[in-house]
Amino acid sequence: MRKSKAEAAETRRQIIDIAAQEFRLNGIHATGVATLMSKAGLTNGGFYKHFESKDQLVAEACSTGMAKLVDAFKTAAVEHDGNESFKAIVKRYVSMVHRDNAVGGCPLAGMGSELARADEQTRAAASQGFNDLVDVMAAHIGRRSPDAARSEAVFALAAMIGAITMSRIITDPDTSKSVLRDVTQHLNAM
Amino acid sequence: MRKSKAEAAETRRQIIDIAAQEFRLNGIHATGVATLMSKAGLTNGGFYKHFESKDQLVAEACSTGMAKLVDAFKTAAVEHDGNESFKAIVKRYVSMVHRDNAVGGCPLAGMGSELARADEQTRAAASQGFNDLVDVMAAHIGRRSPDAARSEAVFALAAMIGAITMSRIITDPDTSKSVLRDVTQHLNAM
DNA sequence: TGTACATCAGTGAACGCGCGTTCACTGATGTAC
DNA sequence: TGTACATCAGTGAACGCGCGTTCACTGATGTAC
Repeated sequence: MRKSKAEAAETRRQIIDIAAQEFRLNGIHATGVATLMSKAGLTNGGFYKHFESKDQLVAEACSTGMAKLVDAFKTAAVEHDGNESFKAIVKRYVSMVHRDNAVGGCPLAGMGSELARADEQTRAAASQGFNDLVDVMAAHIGRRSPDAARSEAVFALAAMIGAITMSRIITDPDTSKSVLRDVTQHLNAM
Repeated sequence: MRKSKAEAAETRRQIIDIAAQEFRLNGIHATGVATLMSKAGLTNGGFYKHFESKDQLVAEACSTGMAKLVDAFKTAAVEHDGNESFKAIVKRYVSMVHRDNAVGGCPLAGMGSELARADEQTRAAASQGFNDLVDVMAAHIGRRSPDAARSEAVFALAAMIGAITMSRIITDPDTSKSVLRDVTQHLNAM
């Protein structure tokens, strides 16, 4: 039954990826270890050959989820020049596509209130990701001082996270859309 | 064992209040019906004499939690005149006191990502609350058109919700504080 | 290079536990006469 | 106003279920000689 080191490492990576998706879609609490393992084509018992606890997986899933989002921000920015790159990031994030696809979306928006109650390790991973996102955005904001750019990026990102969270909660489709529109407009006008 | 109608109504109100607190503090999923009832000085079985299901309680707790926040916004606004009333709302919401007291705080910040996965009834209650908050804020934003004021209020509230959520996640105390500071500054400068 | 053995990835049943919900019961409240 | 009875708020045990975690086991991989 034993698998090679390479296979085991791949399995581990796969569990983390599936977890990152399920946690964002259904929530951390609502996603069980057995479900996760079965989605990875394994049985529940093997989980603890890869992770010390579910909490550890949560931290790692949060970490890789954030890293992928940071990359997506960089990609969105690179595809456009100077002034437009900030708008490109906002457009991608504050979108109906993002709202309707929590699976591959932002962990901070998908599991925000659960992360606030998570352990130190997980919150540290989320914090790191938040800072990285802010850095990428600040680099694409034209301001006299780097401090002013960073402060503005923090403000913008908070609004973006709040916008996606609210747009997912709001029942009326028009109101949900208008939240995304309003936030996008004000961020673009900054 | 039967209690009078007045007593029963009071019990019901108490269960909702306790639920509203616990859901914001520990999350909806993590708060059990039995725990809730025991905090209300009752046993679990009696729960279904007051509510059809836990989901129904979640919706009602969300509704009353939002209603109280709307009142708090109005109070904060009334205590200050004209231009300052908007700033007063922001100051109260985007504060370390709010960050550290989820129990009595904003349901949208305290259970945001869980609300996004809640049933129609609960999300409708949250939506109603969000709209009410926006209305109060818009009334205290000096803008040519009501539409512009409303759009600005939506943007501001999204940023406020995102700010509190992130400040609760972030591990480093200074960074957490600076998120609140940055968002407050930019909102005041609007 | 070939053999003997230790390692350990993965299995699947089992652990105790808390979940949301149901149910037969109790006895004070509310109501009909 | 007083009596007889129906109502129903609250009790507490029990339901099936899924949770995170543990464990003895299997057998291919990795390693030491």
